[in-house]
This record gives sequence, structure tokens and C-alpha cells, in this order.
Amino acid sequence: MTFGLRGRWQARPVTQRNIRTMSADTKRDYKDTVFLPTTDFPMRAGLPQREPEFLAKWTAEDIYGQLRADAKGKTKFVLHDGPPYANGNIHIGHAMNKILKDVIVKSQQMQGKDAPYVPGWDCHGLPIEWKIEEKYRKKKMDKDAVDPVEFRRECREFAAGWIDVQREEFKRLGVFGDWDNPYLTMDFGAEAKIVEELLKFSMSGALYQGSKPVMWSPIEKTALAEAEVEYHDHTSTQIDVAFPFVKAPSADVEGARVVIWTTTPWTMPGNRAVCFGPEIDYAVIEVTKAGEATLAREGDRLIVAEALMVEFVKRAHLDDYLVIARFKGEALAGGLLAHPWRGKGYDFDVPLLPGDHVTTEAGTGFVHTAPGHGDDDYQVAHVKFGIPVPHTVDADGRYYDHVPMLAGEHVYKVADRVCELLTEAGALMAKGVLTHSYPHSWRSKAPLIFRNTPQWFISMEKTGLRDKALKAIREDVSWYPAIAKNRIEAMVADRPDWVISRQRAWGVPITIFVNKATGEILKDEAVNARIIEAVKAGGADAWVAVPAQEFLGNDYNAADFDQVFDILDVWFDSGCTHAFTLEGRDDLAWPADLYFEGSDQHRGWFQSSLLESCGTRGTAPYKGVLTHGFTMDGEGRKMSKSLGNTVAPQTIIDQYGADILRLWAVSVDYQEDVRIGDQIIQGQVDAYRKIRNTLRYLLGNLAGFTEEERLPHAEMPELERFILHRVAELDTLIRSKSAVYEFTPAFTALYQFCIVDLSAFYFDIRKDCLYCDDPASTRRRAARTVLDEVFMRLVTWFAPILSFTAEEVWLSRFGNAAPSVHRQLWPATPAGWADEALAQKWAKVRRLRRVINGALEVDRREKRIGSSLQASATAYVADAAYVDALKGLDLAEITITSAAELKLADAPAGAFRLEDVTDIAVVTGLADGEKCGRCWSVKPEVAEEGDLCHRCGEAVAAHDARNSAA
RNA sequence: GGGCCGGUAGCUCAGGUGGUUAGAGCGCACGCCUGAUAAGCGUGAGGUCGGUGGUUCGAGUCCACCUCGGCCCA
Repeated sequence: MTFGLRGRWQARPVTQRNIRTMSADTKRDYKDTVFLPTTDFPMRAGLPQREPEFLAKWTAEDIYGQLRADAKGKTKFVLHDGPPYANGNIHIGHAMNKILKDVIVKSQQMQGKDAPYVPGWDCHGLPIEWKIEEKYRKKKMDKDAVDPVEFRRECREFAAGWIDVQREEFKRLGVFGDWDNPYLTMDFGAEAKIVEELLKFSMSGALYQGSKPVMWSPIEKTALAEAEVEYHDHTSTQIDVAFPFVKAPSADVEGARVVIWTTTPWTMPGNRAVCFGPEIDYAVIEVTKAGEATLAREGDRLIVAEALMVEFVKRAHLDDYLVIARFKGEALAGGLLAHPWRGKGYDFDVPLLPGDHVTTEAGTGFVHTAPGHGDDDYQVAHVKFGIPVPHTVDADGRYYDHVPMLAGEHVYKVADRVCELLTEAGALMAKGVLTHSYPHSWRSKAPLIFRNTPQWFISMEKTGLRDKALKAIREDVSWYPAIAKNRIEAMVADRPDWVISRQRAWGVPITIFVNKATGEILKDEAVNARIIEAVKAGGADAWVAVPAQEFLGNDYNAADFDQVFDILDVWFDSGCTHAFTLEGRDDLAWPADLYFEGSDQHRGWFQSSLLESCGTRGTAPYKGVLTHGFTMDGEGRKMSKSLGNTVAPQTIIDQYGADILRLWAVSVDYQEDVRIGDQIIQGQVDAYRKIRNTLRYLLGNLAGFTEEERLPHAEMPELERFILHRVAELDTLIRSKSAVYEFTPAFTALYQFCIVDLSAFYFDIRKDCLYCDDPASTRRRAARTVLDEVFMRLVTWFAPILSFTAEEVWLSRFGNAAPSVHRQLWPATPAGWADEALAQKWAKVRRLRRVINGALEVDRREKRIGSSLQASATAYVADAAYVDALKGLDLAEITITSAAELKLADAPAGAFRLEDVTDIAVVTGLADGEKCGRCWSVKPEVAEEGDLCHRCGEAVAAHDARNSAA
């Protein structure tokens, strides 16, 4: 064996051409004696065309039913589907959510669990109601003129229509589930169960009637949701009003008055507090010279924020003033003011309250606070400081009879009257007009007001709901990622009582009766049972269709009770899905193993389900909660129609296939926000192609593999055992990550295994053996055994992710009649495959291989070789560990050269080294001999004995013998 | 405005308890092979770890502030 330094190369330049021509004309063509990969499995996937074929096949064979039958009696794993809203095509976020759920469910099933999946839909609520209303508006019909039962019927049909659309879109993603029997919040059974759950809160005493300001249209006499509100310019009367102290918090402000500024003079009767900013600098000013148009008098002492002092002075037309004191807002804490109309029916104290919402952007730095007329006002005055919320304005926008001085007046027409009354009280400091953005009804375009309205609440405290929920969060539920626990814990700890009533049409009614005389909710199990039965039979419409007396029976007189016709917050509906789905179906189980939704559901479904369940059952309806982030565009920005950066799942599926979308979903870190865009999808297309080719190569080289060919692990070469060690490692990783619902690291490892360990290493090395060794040889049998083991695992590990392609690969190998790959379990790893010592050893071998590759690259660049088989290599090391590592191994085989050896010796000067591998040096040269006509390696025996190397000579002899025998 | 989360090569991801020249795969460039061929192999170039300041002998890793992005509130 010879090897040489640079001088040798120059002495004898060899090109690929003269090697090839040496044998071209005179020798036998051995191509038909070589075992090349054979497979019908196409290199190009054509997913958009082929995927629907698999969907049809799965439907035809009832794959979901088969899976249920296969898993009968096994431990259940229940992922309870969070219901999407049935009012449009699915978007990319829905797609990711459903795909990842499917990956989880399929992985659990393939690990030996019974993992059913029952999809559901959220059907009630505003958006659908709007759509139907819109229809009527186009026909110039008033919604209120439509029979409510007919209206609800149309809502129901609308929801059903979109459910059908979304069902097909979800199925197209390759998601397995009981699509023929989903749960719907509008099913009569579900509606009855929701009513039953509500009545539990009624019976327990957690349900109570309170009040809350809502956006209200006096024209339509109805509450409006934020989304029904349009903002337009509106000209309002703006006033500055002085409030005298009842109790001054400090000597500085004794005798001075606090000035508020408002653009809604009509809310003055509702004033119950004045808010200040604790961090804001305030000043007491004394009017030294009142101007001509001023309402103030000389000697008046007024308090305003320093930053707004100049503007105020201008509004109030003060000619001159003195600042007589300055202080921080916090000095006002504890102060009590008098309403300007004290003595005229407004005799309550008006406390000064600290508020973070107070700014110095406009006004006086003091916020007029009417808890019945604004959400901020309500939050600070009522929720935070417990001030009762007065009812001042009726549904028509007129003051109630009990409102002093203004009873019966309409709030839109009262500004001047209010100013008069304030002037009479000496409280009006300034008056003007202001055009600003103001809420209007999207329907009537009329300006809106905030109005205090009676609403139904579920108390967080009365039955200990908050404590139960917090205990469940802290002790009973596993949160993925763990940080999610803090988030929901803070939310539940801080949240106000749950407002469950809506003055709407499309929903489940709050089926309670209130005693007119006492205001108490009727609590009677027999009545409740009749209500539940009626809803079960006739749906929520029964509440209006059946006469009240029928529910009340003989024990009560309908005339003594008010029947409530509010409907439930849709979050209450979805909070009950565990009750009518998990508890209501034999194929599921309560509590769920997992809820899995976007991180916005900490405020939504996770919480409504938790509160509902804790209120009725004392604990959470789930053992684990997993959250995913939101889907952003390629630059990490929120998608929106107006920005035009939305990515539709349908587009990706039509262009590339659902498997590409599925691959994307597991390749990104979905516990945070994820991105999707052309470049990212292209990356998945590339990754898909590599994986597909790896699987295709396995198929091609496994053609005709039989059990007789299988070789026991102990008889395998080290290289094979090393690959099986890697397989064992992967198995451990995939299972442990799957247990915590992390598929990204598992996918990354699998993908890189395909590329690094298989394609670039194992397959490359074993090509020679697979193509050229005699089929009976131990080496080839071992390799094919490993290919089979790898195949069985790769395909089943990929099946939850690449659900279509895995099936295609599976059927390509085992035939179209074979049971679906999705019915397989992930194969167990036999004891003995994991071999850490072997892995250590092969880390050294691969290190040697890397340096030799580097050396060969130099030869290639300088045109001394093309194929590595033309070369020989000698590696020099100082560390005997390399020699040990290579014991029993053929370095030439591993480096795909024709001759290679390792020497424990000093390297000659000029030997090749890699920058980052200092302990290995390599000298390369041309391999001695001639090119074997069959395997293309360069061997001395080919030059000496003929056109074949020894191995190929024997293989061809065996091949010829087989052929002549046949 | 408040609470929480995040910002590491063009892309997707790794980087326990702070410690030598920050990693992987893809993509890209260059080359090889032509018996995985609209494939396969090799080599290489890409990062002031969002920014600033601080703690430390030493910070992608700890602290503060800022910025950008996201969710939820207001």
C-alpha cells in the first residue's frame, strides 16, 4: 500500500477520465449485478393532489372508528377541544391549533393510549347575531320587528352552515376525530346542560343581581358591545366645575375648591367621586383679577394640576391669579368634597380618590367620577372603593323621577339646564364647546351614553369560588409552559365578579324567576327540573315558548315573579363544555388530561371552564393546560386584513399540501408567538423534500427484505449498532418530549438524524455494501436489518406530524391493503441498543472521518481526485484512544476511500490538519491499483487479477450461479 | 397607561446553576459525484447574542433603564 505527499501527486497526475477509459470497452458491464434501490415511491410528492386521496381512504375505512376499536380498554388520554366560533373560514391560527392537537392525540395513541378526539363548536353570541341583523337591515327591516324564535332559528342555521365549512377545512388538515359527532354549544342537550349548570350557581347562592354601566343607545333602547360602536366627531358642551371641601385633607387646601372638567354635563347628577393622580403636581391658585367673561369671582381659591393651570385660566377667563400653594396629589388622600348641588338633594359626600388613570393631558388633573356613566369611573369608584352605583338615567335617556331638579329631562337636551343650575350654585367656572371623537351606534348612528343597568353576576367570594379556583391553579393543574400558571393565577386573584348576563337574543337564557316582592331568586329543584327538561326537549326557545306557570307548577303564581329574559355570556356556554362533553359522553372522561389553546384563553376558556367547574364541582375540569402563541407574519408582526399580511392555510394547502403546514407547526416554538411567511414555508418545503428522500431511500433499499434476512443485534457490525444506539437515543428523547407536549426539539432531532446520521453518514458509507455485497453477506443483512428498524421507527415517529406522507410511505412498502400506519404503535427499543461506550468510540471515528474529508477536499480542489474512491489516506495521531476506537473497523470503508489506515506516529511535515482538530493529521494519495468494474473502488488486485476486486468477484460469481440455477 | 411574555447567523432552533475563539440543520457560495439524479456527498463564508448602562477577574447568561414585537387588561 502506498501513500504519498504532494510530490507523489505531481509525479503521477491521474484524472478520472483515464480511470474510466481503462475498462470501458473491454470489460463486462456489471450494472445488472448491482443491487440498486428499487421503489415506486415518487420523489416528488404532489401533496395537494395526493392528500385528498388519503382522506377519502381514511373516511372509507373509518380510520377514527378503527383507532377507537384498537385502543378499547387502554388508558384514556383526553384532549378536550376548545370550540372555535362558527362564523367564517378557518385562519392560520385555527390551523396551527388543530394540527398541534392532532399531533398530540396521535402521539398519545401511538404510545399505547386510547386518545379520542371530539371536536366542538361555539355557536351562540354576538357576531352571529350581527350577521343575521345585518341581513334584516339590508332588507330595511327592524330586528325588533322579527319574531325572536324566527331570529334565533336563522342564527342557528347560520352557525350550522359555518360548522360544515370549518369541519371540512379541519379534516383537510389531516386531523383525525369524531367529525360526525362533534359537540355544539347550540345542541339542545348542551343548552339544557348549560341551563342546569347555571341553576347550580343559582341554588348555591353565588348568583346575584347587581348593576354595571354599559354602552347604551337611547334611540334603540339597547346595550351595545364595543364592536358595535363607531367613533365619530361630536360637539359637546365642556364645563369646569368647582367642588368645595367638606373635609380638607390639609391646611394648604382649606377654603379652596377642587375643579373638575367634563364634556358630559348630563352626568353631573351621577357624580359620586373625584379622582386625582397621586404623582401629579397640583397648585392652589387665588383669583386676583376676574376677567370680563368670567364666571369666577375675585378671591376664589381653586385647585388644578400645575401642568394644566394655564389652560384652565384661559378657559375660565381669569385676568390674573396667584399661586398660593403647591403639593403632590397624594396629599389629597382622605379628602371629602361636597357635590355642587348640596342642599338640593345631592347631600352625599364626594370622596377624593387616587386613580392611576388620571393624566394631565387635558382638563384640570381632576376626574369627575360618575360610576354609572363610565367604565373607568365604575372600576375605580365601585369595584375598587365600593361606592354604590346610582341609577340616574332610564332606557330612553331620561333622568329617573327620583333625580332631584332634573327628573324627566332627556340627557341629550340637558346641558344648558345643568350649566344654569351649576351657575346658580356658584360652581361653574368655565363653559365652552368641544368637538371630539365620541361613540355612536353603528346602527342608528346616534350618540351613545354609558348607563347603569341591572346585570347578573357570579360572585367570586360568596361561595368561595376565588379560593377554590386559586387552589386548583396552584395545586391541581400542570401548566405548560410553567410560567402560564403565574399569569392565570394573577388574573383569577384580581378579577371582579363574573358578569354573566347579556341583553341579547342568540344565546342560552338565564332561566330564573325573581320574586317581585322580595327580589329573591326562586330556588326550587322541582321548578329547575321542569326548566331543564323543557330545554332538553325544545332548546333554549322553550324559555319563551312555554308559559311561565308551567315551569312554576302549582306551588307558585306566575304573577308573583319576574321571569328573566337576559341571556348568558357565551363564555359561560363554553365554560360548560366539560359538563356536556367530557361528562356527557361515554368515549371521554372527566377531567380532561389536557386543554390546549392560544395564550389569550387564560382570560377566556381556561378561566371560564375553571370557574364554572370550581363553582359546580369544586375543582378544575382539566389536569393539564398547554398554551400556544399567536401566529405572526414573516417579520413577526400581527396579521391583519388591513395590513394585507395574512397567510391563509387554504393557500398553503393548495400550493404545497397540508403536510407542509403540519411540518411548519411542529418546527416552530409554538409555546411562544410563531411566524409564517414565504421564506419560512419554503424552508419547510426543503425540509420535507429531504425527509421524503430519506424515506424513499429506505424504501428503495428495503425492497424484498424478509424476516429470514434479519440479523440479531449481537451479530451486527459496530456501525450498525452505533446507528441503533442513535435510534435508542432518539426514542428516549421523543417520548420524554412528547410527555411535556414539546414536539419542536423532537422534530429537530429527527430531522437532523435523517440528514446527518443517515443521509450523509450511514447511507453514504453503506451504499457500497447495499449495492455490491452479496445478499447473503452478514454485512449486508445487518445493514438491511438496521434499515428496517430505522424505517419502522421513522415512519411511526413521523406519522403524527407528516400524517399523509407517513401513510404513503407505509402503504408503499406494505401494500394498499395493509392497515394504516396510524394504527401502529411506536416500536419499543430493545434492551442493549443504547450503548454509550460505543457512542464515545464512534465520536472519535467520526472525528477522524471529518479530518480525512477535509484533506480529500484539498485534493479535489486541486483536481487530483474527483471521487473519494480514487484516494487513499493515512491518519496520524498521538492519542492511542483513536487506535482503540478503530480496532476492528475498516477506515477505508468509513471514509469511502479505497485504502486508509491509522498510524500512532508523528505526522510528516506538510500533513493536512483542520483548524479545530489539532490531534489528527492526514496524508492522502492515490489508491494503488485499478478501479473495480463493479464497485468502483481502486484495488491492487484489480490491476493484478482482472476487472473485479475480490469482494465483487465473489459477489458476481454468486450472482451468476443464482441466475443460471434459475 | 398597567400585568405578563419574547427579541441568539438570511430561516428554524440549541445554548442547567455566569467561565476558553457562541453551536446545529437548512439556505447561500464553491467544488465533487453521476448506480438515491428535478437526487446524493464535501468544503466554506455568515452572528457587536435588540440597545445602553451596571454588578463581576469574567455576561448571550445576573440587575436597571430603553427599544421593538406579542397577549391580556385599562
